[in-house]
Amino acid sequence: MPLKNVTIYTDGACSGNPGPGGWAALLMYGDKERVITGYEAHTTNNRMELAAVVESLRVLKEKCLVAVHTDSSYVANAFNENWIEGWVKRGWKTADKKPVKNQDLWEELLKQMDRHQVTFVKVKGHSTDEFNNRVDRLAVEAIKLR
Amino acid sequence: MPLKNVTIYTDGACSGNPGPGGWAALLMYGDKERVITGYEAHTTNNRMELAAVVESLRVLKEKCLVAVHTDSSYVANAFNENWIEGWVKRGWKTADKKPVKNQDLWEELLKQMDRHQVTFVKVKGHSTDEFNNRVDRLAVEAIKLR
RNA sequence: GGACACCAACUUUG
DNA sequence: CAAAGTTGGTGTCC
Repeated sequence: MPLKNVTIYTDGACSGNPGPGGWAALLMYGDKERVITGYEAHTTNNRMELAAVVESLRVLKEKCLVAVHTDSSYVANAFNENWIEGWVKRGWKTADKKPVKNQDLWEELLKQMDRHQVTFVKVKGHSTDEFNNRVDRLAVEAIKLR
Repeated sequence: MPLKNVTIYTDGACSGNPGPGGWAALLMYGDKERVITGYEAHTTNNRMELAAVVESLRVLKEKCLVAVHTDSSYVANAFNENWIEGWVKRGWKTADKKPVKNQDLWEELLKQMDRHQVTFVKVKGHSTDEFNNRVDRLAVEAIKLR
């Protein structure tokens, strides 16, 4: 039996950066849609972008074939440009030997990616992408609701 | 003999942005008032805000002590937040290294400010400020007259 | 030096 | 309701 094919759009927002932040993920499988969101009182834009991906993968109960769509090159390049390989090889140090930020989230993300077969798709922000615009609004909402 | 103390209110309008634009300036010296206005067929809101200031200073024949009132933080911050110092230092590049827009008008403004002693006062737009409301109406009129 | 986000502020409009 | 004209900053990496 083939893996379920899941499409995910994620986005993070952060009012002030750093400041109160929110994230949102839209999960699509067949004609089913599911939305999850989250909030944090003091965080950064990049942590929220990351958290959206981590939490969306954590939600999937069985192993899936996942296409994660994000407008964050911070997140997408980590895998598509293989940044993360270098980080792990150097013991979570950047190219200029400084500690990689948000290591906790990156490690949790790696754990989730072990459970699934994940591809990252970089999309342009604030553009004509309907789904990206939706999660963008949802992420901003997630802050305002508090 | 002390410098003449001139109070100036400026405003710009732009129908469409970009689009046809107008600007107006109200110059006050003692109990004398003078109004100048201008029109451009294709311009931006910020160019009109800038042009209003440039032209109002150009009108003054002798060196004056001038208080320019504008509702544009684009204009006011350039001097009150010292943006312009950074631009000149960086060779007319913005903080993220992109070319400063409207360099022609900024340079002409600097030239005029050399001739006078100018202070910028930021006022709130579309508010209770009688003089700001007047130049606002005059700037919009300057477009409609064409 | 490059890239992508996340914001902050003020206007100008539609 | 949404978008353009403009600037300043931080979060992160190569």
